Amino acid sequence: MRATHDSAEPPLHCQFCRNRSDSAFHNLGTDELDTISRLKTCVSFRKGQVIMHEGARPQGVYCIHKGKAKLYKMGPEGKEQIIRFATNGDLIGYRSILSDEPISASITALVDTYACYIPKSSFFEVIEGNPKFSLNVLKLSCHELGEAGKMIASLAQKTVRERLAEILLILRATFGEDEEGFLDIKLTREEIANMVGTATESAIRLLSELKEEGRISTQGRRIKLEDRPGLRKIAAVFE
Amino acid sequence: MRATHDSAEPPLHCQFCRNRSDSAFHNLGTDELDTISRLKTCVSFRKGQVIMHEGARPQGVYCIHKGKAKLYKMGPEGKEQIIRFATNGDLIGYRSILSDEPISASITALVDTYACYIPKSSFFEVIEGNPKFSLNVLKLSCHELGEAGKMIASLAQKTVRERLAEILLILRATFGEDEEGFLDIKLTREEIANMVGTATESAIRLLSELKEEGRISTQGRRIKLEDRPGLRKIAAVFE
DNA sequence: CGATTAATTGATACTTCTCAAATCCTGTGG
DNA sequence: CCACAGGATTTGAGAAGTATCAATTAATCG
Repeated sequence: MRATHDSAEPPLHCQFCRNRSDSAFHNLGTDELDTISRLKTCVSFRKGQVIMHEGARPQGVYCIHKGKAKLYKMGPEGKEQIIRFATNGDLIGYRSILSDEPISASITALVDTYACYIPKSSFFEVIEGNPKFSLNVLKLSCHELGEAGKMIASLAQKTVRERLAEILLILRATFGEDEEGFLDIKLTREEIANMVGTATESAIRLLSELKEEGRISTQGRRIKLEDRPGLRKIAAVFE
Repeated sequence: MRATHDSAEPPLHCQFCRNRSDSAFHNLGTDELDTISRLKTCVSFRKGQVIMHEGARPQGVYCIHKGKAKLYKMGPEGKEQIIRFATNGDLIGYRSILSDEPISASITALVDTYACYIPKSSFFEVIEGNPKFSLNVLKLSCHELGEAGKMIASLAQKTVRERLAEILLILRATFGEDEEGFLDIKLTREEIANMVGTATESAIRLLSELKEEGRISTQGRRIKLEDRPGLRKIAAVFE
């Protein structure tokens, strides 16, 4: 079956991947990219499909070529807590493999997603044989550790309203906007609530509040940030 | 000035450090340890002294030889959010250096603390020249990333009571118990609240509740876990 | 286009925070 | 070593913020 959008599928060789410059592979040499290109395989996931399952032992990592996914942990009554999102160029599954622990968060595709799969053994081979790549991944995980710290402080100290504003800004930074200025990601109200860490109804009420204040506008699941400075002010209680 | 407790001060050579086996330096060769030993210097911090300051650019990392410290972010009205603790053998400051970002959390000594300081340049030298060490640090940061994820889910989904029980168990896992069975760490109620992410009064109230239920007992700032299975049951709503 | 799921709103209950006041304890200096 | 000042702990009362439950309307997807 032929893909509808050619650009959705990754090239055979990583060297020609358009995500390379913002990925962990950005400063590798041709020979190193050769190795990875030979080892990787391409996979695709339908919207809603689970890419990795919390508690499992992954056999490799994915580098997202084109798509969007959520990483989340399951709570007591099946309530998801979204930890972060991943999109083009992002590496997922590496945490579990490197720390040799079960997967700490399930990953589900939010839209049809194309990715490159690098088997565990190959990933280690490249990590161990290539200090530069290893350092890239190290930087990446240290950066994410910082983001996680911010999220911890937010959850502990900010109100739901403040966190909601923050999340909206994070969504924009992560996924950008479409031609019409809407956030380029469609989430259900429940998913927004699961990222903010609140009840769906609370998220809805506060979204309505922000709408009334003219800081955002919505059109079904599409959200447009109308007053980013205002949102930033609400969100940036500290930091 | 001569130290009161000789064992508090690290040895001149890392090879003889008693923390080595549980640190990121655990599987390094003699020559590699030589390098680090030559580059490191010993420092000490009094109880309450700030080791690193949020927002600053660290010039090196510390490996704690003997002591206890808290890592925390400052909230709006000066409320601290404790992200994690560090003790013997733990590496601190590495996240900021590796991700090339300002320090994300201040670090303050909870007791008199002795540490080895490794300047940034030396740290990079060892990281870059030694894949094994690099991988150790990578594993470390991936492990901490997993812990941070757990904390995010806890903060978002558990009640204060559940989180308090969880924190008590974490404190025990991190610092252990003294001869009398008390947690081997003395924190103010405020610090406990700052870890749980709640108001000091709430933490106090819930500690009293746990006391009445016979799950813990206290003696000033000393806390003894009397019923760990019970605490685990309260804490482990999910996971 | 119809069935199902999601979003919205209202009412109410519960959790947690804040403020205040009364001990208690800790660390310090004499 | 002891007394004391000042901070820490504790408890109560009331306010605020969120969650839950229920019912209605809107949107989405086959």
